[in-house]
Amino acid sequence: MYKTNDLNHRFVDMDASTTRTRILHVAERHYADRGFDGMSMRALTSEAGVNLAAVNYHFGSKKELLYSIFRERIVPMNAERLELLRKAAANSDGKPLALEVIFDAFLIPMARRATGSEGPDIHFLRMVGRSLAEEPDFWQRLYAEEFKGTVETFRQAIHRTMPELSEEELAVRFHFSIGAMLGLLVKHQQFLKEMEGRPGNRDIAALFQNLRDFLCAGFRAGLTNSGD
Amino acid sequence: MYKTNDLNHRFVDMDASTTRTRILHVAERHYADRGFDGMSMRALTSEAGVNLAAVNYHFGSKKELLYSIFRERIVPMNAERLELLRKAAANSDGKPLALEVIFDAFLIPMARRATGSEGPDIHFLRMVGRSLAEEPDFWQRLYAEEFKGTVETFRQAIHRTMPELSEEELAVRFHFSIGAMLGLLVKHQQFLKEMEGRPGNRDIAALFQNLRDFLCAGFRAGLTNSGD
DNA sequence: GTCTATAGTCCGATAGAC
DNA sequence: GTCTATCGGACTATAGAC
Repeated sequence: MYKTNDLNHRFVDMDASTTRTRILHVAERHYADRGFDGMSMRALTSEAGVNLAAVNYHFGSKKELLYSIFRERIVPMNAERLELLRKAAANSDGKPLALEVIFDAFLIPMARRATGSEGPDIHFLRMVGRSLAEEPDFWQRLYAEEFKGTVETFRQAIHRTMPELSEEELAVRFHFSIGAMLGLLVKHQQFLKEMEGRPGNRDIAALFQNLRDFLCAGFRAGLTNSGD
Repeated sequence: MYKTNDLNHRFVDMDASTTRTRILHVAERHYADRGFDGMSMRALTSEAGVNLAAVNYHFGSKKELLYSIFRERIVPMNAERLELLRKAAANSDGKPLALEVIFDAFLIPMARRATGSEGPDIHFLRMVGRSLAEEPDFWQRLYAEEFKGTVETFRQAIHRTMPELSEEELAVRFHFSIGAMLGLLVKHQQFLKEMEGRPGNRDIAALFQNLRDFLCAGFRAGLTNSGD
């Protein structure tokens, strides 16, 4: 068994002391800081305190290492999103959900992962943000595998809430929303630092609430008496 | 005279046949496609039909080449933005500008550069989008040099239009807007291709108008009777 | 100002001992 | 499963002829 990045290995060795997990955690930060071409397996393994050859032993290649990181982070986050949406729908008596509730279901699992300055999740959001600017081939395989279903479910939920919004308008506005989210993902640490100590200072949870309100208003642009 | 990337060389040799300009134009696309670490001076010079050593002769280094590209594109774009804002203010009898007018002044110079599938500007927008995810050191020097004044002028214009929005709220919403813009910058070609031939198909100018309306609505979130 | 040739460094991947 | 040692190739940058 040479390559071990198969499905059976998801979440089976999250003990932070294993070689495999040490690599995953350091790689996350290195990718967020430098991107795929900018990160070096030598620097990574050196900092993680593991041997250079361990990456190829455990993951097969640099690229497969990155795929593994994304899968192991994205799958539970999207599961959480769908579960929040499902619960909200279960409590709505079959009525369309308020736009705010839909966006909260999408944003809260993301915000939760950006809260607190410790923990391995802290670099994941910058990673996702960075990945959208990288080589389309690299990202699009991951997108097709892990994101498409979730995005489509949310798209349908919004459509039920705002049926007067054409399919194309909805797609465009969803696109803008993704951009605004990613801007926050990539820059949230830097942004919070800039606001630190200033009178209107706010934490990451407040920022995500601001984002939710901003996006909901954007979705309702040009429409009257709609969206709740 | 070894390094030639000084101010005197801005816009003096835009003749597409010179070695210096051929390098600039190809580098733009390569950076947009692969990022700083992913692009190679060998591949670039080979495709541009110039010698490998020409990059260091004309620009000094790979990094200085990138700085030159940004400066030579960003400076006229931001000048155009400020000019549009200035003209609008001159026609407003001293009254605050409508939010839509302010955003148009910011977005139209960008949209104009994304219109048409030919021309050297076509890759610039993807470049700007990509740069925000790159090494902060690299980007922040450029941001401080070339963007800060423009952003501050627009921030003040928005403040005059929406004085009830706190400084911090304005900063946060401006931040979200930048993210949404960049999302469109990075993905606009791919996005237009996806919508091609579908009933609600639209061109890049329409997309930027959609973006303007989306952002204006987002800025007005939670406020009543405001923003014009 | 353009070229060839190459210095010097770093890279991802792997063979093979243990 | 972890290690050393190294292969083969890519990179940026530059020296020096023309």
